[in-house]
Amino acid sequence: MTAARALLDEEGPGALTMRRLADRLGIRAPSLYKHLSGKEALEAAVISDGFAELAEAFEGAVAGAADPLGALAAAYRRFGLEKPHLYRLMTERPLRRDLLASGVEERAAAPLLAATGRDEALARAAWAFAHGMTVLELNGRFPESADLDAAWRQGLRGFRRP
Amino acid sequence: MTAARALLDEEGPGALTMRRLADRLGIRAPSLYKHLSGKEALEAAVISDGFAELAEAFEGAVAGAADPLGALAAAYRRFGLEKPHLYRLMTERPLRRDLLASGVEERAAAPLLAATGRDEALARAAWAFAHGMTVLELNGRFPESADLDAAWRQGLRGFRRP
DNA sequence: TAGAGTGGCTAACAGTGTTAGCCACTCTAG
DNA sequence: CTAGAGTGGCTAACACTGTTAGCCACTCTA
Repeated sequence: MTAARALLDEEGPGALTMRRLADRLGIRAPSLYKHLSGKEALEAAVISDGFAELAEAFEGAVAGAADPLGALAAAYRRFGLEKPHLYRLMTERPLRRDLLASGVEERAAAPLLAATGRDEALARAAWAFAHGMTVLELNGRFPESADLDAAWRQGLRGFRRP
Repeated sequence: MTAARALLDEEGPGALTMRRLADRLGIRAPSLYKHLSGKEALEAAVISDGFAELAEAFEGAVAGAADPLGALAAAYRRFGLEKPHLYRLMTERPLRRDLLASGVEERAAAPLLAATGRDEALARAAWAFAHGMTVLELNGRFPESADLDAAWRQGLRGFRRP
C-alpha cells in the first residue's frame, strides 16, 4: 500500500481514489476489491502505517531527552507539518478501529502517557493542545504573523508542572 | 440558507448536497447556481452563520461570568457537541475567508482575546486546547471511560495563571 | 411595446465508490 | 495427468457527486 501513501503525500486526499490507485498499480479499479474490502479499508491501512511512523517519531524523540514533553510536542508538530495529508487522514474523522492494525494506536500513545507520569487527564489535555495547535496551523487558522512558537511554549508551560 | 443548515444538522455533511438542497427547496439542482456560485459558497454561507452563532454563545457566556475563560471553554465544548456537523464544517478545512461574511470570524474570536487580557499567545494556546478537546471528543478518540471533565480542568489550570 | 434581467428547466459531462459477472491462470487432490 | 478450486485480472454498469450549456417563460423598465 505504498502506492496509496505516495498518492496521498504527493497530491493530497483528493487524489487518493480507487481509480487513481489502480492506475498507479497498472490495474483497473474493480480489481482492487480482490485485495481490499473498500476505500475505508484502504484508508485504514494507510492510517495504520501512519500510526507506526508516529510511534517511531515519538520513541526517537523521548530517547534521552531532558524534557520529554517538549520533545514529544516538537515531534508531533513536525509530523503534522511534514505529512499534512497523512496527519489529516489520521485525525480528521472517527477512527475505524476495527480496520486498524492492532496495537498501533496504543503504541503511539504510550510515550506521551509515560512523559506525563501516567497522569491520564494530563496526557489527554496535552494531546488535545498539541493536536489543536497542529491542525489549526495546518488549516491556516492562525494569522500569518502569529508567533506560534510562543503559543506552543505558553501551552506547554501549563502541562509541565502538575 | 436555513434549508442547507437543516440538511446539515439533521443528516450530516454527506447529505449537504446540491441535489438534496434543491429537493428541499422544490427546485432542480442547476437552478441553485442562479443564487450561489457553487458548493463552496454554500458552505461558506453556512459557516458564516455558524460563526455568528458561536459569537453569540461566547458573548452570552462571558456576560457577568466570574471565570470568563472557564465559561468560554464550557460554551465552546457545548457548541461542538450540540452542533457537531456544523462545528466540523467550520473547523475541519482551511477557511475560505474570501467567501465568508465579513467580520464574523473576528467577532467570534473577540471574547477569548478579552478573557486572556489580550495575550495573543495565551489566547491561541487556549483556543487550540479547546478545539483539540472538542474535536477529539467528537471523533471518539478518547476512550469511552475517559474523564473528560478532568482533562478540561487540567488543561484550563495551565491557562488561567499567566 | 421592445429589451433586459431573473430564475426556472432538461440534458449532459466527468468524476466518485462499488457490484455483477465473466474469464484465464495456477495449484492441488485424486 | 487430469479435474476442480481458488486467485486475480477484466468490462459493463449503477447510483451518486458538482457543474456547465443552452433553452424558455416571466416580469420590470425604458
